[in-house]
Amino acid sequence: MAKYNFKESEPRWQKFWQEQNLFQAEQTSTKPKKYILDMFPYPSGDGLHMGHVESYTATDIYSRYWRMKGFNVLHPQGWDAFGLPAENYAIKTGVHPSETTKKAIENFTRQINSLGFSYDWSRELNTSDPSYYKWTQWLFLQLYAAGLAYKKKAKVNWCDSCQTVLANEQAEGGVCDRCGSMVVQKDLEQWFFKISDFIEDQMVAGKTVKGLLSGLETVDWPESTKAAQRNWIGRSEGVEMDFTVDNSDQKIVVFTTRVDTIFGCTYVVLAPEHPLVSKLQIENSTEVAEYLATAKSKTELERMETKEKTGVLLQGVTARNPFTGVAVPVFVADYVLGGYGTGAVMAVPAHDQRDYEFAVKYDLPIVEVITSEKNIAVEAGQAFTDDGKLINSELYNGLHSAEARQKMATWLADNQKGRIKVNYKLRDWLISRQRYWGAPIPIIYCEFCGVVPVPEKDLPVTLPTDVDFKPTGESPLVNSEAFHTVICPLCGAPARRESDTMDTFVCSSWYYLRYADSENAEVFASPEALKQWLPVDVYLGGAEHSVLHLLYARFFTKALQKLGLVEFNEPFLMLRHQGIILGSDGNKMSKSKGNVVNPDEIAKVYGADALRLYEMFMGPLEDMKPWNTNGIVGISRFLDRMYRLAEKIDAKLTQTGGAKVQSLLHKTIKKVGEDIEQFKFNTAISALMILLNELEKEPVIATNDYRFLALMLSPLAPHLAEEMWQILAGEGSVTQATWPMADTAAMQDVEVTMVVQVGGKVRQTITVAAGLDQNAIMAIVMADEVVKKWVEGKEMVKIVFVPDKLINIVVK
RNA sequence: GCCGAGGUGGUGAAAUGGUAGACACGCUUGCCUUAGGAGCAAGUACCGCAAGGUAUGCAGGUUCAAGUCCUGUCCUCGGCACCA
Repeated sequence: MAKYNFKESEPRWQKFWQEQNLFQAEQTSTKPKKYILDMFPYPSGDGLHMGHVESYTATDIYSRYWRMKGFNVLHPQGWDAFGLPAENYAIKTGVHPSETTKKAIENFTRQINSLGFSYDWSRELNTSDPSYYKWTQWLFLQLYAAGLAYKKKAKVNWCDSCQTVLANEQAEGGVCDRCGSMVVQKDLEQWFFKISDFIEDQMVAGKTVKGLLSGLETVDWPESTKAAQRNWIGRSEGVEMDFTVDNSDQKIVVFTTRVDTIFGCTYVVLAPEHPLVSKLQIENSTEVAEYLATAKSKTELERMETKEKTGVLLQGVTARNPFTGVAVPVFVADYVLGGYGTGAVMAVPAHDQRDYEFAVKYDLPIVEVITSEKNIAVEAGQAFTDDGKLINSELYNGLHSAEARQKMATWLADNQKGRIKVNYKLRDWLISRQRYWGAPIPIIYCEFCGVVPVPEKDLPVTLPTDVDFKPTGESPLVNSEAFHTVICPLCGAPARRESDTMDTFVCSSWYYLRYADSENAEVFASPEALKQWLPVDVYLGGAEHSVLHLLYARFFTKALQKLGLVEFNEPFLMLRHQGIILGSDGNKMSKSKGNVVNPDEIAKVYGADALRLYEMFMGPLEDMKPWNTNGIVGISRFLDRMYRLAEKIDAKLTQTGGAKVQSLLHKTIKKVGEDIEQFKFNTAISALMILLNELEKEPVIATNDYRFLALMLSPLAPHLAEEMWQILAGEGSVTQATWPMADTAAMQDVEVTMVVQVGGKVRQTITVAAGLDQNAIMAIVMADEVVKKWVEGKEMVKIVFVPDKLINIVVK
C-alpha cells in the first residue's frame, strides 16, 4: 500500500467540499443551531500566522464535530478590513488601501482554504465594503437618535505620529497602541458612544436587563477576561461630601471610599484641572499659576513616572470638614487626577499612603483615627490603610470601619452634606478618528440647522476613491473638497460633511450580527435571521481583545437591545482564547527576532492535517506554547500509521481483537467526543494515538472498526479521514457522516488492574476479573507473597476498598 | 500595590482525592532495508547491587490515601495602576 500522499489528496478534497457546498448553514432547518465564530482577522500583508491557524483549527474541529452530531452549524468568516496599516502603507507608496486590502484578502482566503477550514463563505463580509459600512453608519444614526452617540469637547488622547485621537483603551500608559509614540492631551470636539450608560442593570420595556458588570456573571468566559473587564470598568463605592470654603459661596466636593477616616482629614487637595482653582480667591495666585503650567506641560507618562509628590498651598483658602466643622488648608497637586471622581480629595495622611508622603514633605499634621484590630505593627514611614476600629472620631469611636462608613453616609445624607456615590474608571467611548480608511461618520453640519444626521436614503456615505495619497502625513479626506461640500438635507443650504471616520472597533462591534443575514440590503439583519442564529454560541480569539473589542461588542449588543433591534443581552455565550504560539526560542514570534514560522511552509512539507493536528496536540488550547518543528514529525507518523492500518483490514472480520480492544475502542469514541466538546484537543488526539498503538498489535482489523477511526478523525484531520473513508468504499463523504455512538456495553471491562496498598503505600498490583467484591479481593491479596510480607505481624486496622480500582490495608 | 492564571522529567505535556510522568518529541541499544524527512523492537524521573527509598516551587495541615483539598510563603506570566 502506498504511503499517504497529502500533496495530492488535500487539494482534491478541498475542491470537493467547496463544490459540494458542504459547509453552508441551512437557512431553514429542524436541527438545533450552533453559531461558532472566530474573531475575524485584519487582512494584513503578512498573511496568516500560527495563531490564526491555532484558533481556526479549534473552531473547525468544533464545527465539523457538531455537524456530525446533527446540528445546523453557522461557521462564517470575514474581514476586519479598515485600519491604519493599509492607510499608512498608502501614504508611503501611493497604493490605495482598497487595493492592498483586496490582495491581502485573496492571500488569506487561499491560505485558509489550503488548511481545509470548513467556513460558510456564502456569508463572507468585509467591513470596508459599502454594503457593510452602510449598516455601520445606520447603526450610528440609531445610537445618535437615541442620545447614545454625542459630540462633546473633551480632553482627548492625541497621537501626533498617527495624526488622530485615540480611545482611552488605545492609549494605555500614555503611549499610542499603534505606533508606540507618546500621546498628548488635547481639547477637541469629538464623537462619543455612551458606554457608561450600560455599566449597571437597567429597565428596558419593563424588564430588567443586565449591564456590562452583572452580565459577565451570565456568560461562560475565562475568569481572567471577566476580571480584566471588571478591572477596566473600575467600579468603586463611596460617598461624595461637601467641604464649604470659608469666606466664599463655593464648596469643594470630594469623593472617598474611606469616609470612616474623615476625622483624620488634615487637608484637601484639588487636581490642577479642577475648575475651582481659577474661581477661588488665592493670595499666591502667581505661584499657583506657575504650578498649573508645569503640571500641564507634563505628559501622562511623566506625570506617572514622577514618584515625588508636588503641590502648592492655596494661601488664604480654607475648607470646613463637614463632620467636625474644623478648617483645613487646601492644596493643588497633580497626584490628584482631574478625570476621576470629583477631581478633589480629602487627605488623610495617617491612612492613605499618597497623602502620607505628601504630608511628610509639606510638614502637615498626621492624625490617626483607625487602629488595627489584628495587632499588626504599622511599618514606620507607612500609612495604615486597612480597615480597623475607629479612634479620635467622637461618637463614632469604637465602630468598625465598615459600620462607620454606613453610619457616616447616613449622617451626611440626613444633614445634606453628602451622598452615597458610585464611581467608575470607564469613560465613554471616543469613536471619531481623523483618518481616511474607516467608515465615514454620517453627519452633516449646517450653518442654520446645526448637526444634521444624513438621511437613511442617502446611506452609505461612501469614501471618495479619487483621492491623492501623497506622503503629506495627513489623511486625504481632509483635503477632499468633493467629499466635504454638501447640501443640508433639511434646508438645502450649503453645508459641510463630517470628515472624521469611525474607530475600526465600531465596525467589529456588530459584525457577528451581520453573518446571520449578510446579503440583506434592506436591514442590517432581519429579525428572523437574528432570532435563528444569535447569540453566538462559541466565540474564539486572542486574549489581547479582553477589554477593547469584547467590551465594545457587549456594549453594542446592550445598546441595540435597548433600541429594540435585538432580543438578547450578551453577544457571546461562551468565549475561549487561543494561547500565543511562541517561536522555538521561547520568544514571541517577530520578524526582528527572526523566529517566525510560516504556516504555508509547514503545510507544504507536512500537510495541512499534520499542521492542524500538531497545533492542537502541543498543549491546552489556552496555554502559551513554544513552536517546535521537530514535534510535528510525531503527528506525521501518526497520520501515516492510521492510513496504513488499512492494510490489515479483513472484510470477513466482524470485530477487531477481543473484549479488551473493543472496550478501548468504545471508551475512545466517548473520550474523543467529550474532549472535543471541551476544547481539550490535545488529549483527544492522544486518546486516538493510544487506540492506534493497540490496534497495530492486532493481526487483522475489522472494517467497521476502521470506519470508527475515519469518523473520529474527520473533524481533526479531515483530508486523511476522507481518504480512509474511500478505502472503506463508504457512502459519499465522511464529512457528512454521523458521529459514532459509543457502545456502553462494550466499554465494560472484563479484567481490571487493581492497586494494592498497605498503609497507604503501593505494594502490589493485581489483575483480576472486574466486579469482584471486597471479600474476594481480600482473599486474593492475602495470598500474595509481597502483600503478606508487608502485613505480617501487624494489626489490620481498616480496609479501604474501591471496587475495580484499589484496596488499601491499613495496619498498625 | 490590586485583580487573574500558573509552577510536574532533557522538551511539549497527562492525571473524577486512588499506580505521578499517559501521549508525543528527543535520546540509548538492537533489528530490517525497496537508504526513507523511513519502519520495527526494547529502554529512558532520581538514589541504590538489590530489597527498597525519594520525587509534582517551598513549609506546614486534613485524609487510609494529596500534583489534586486547606493555611502560609516564594517565584513566573497576563491585566490594571497616584482611581482617593
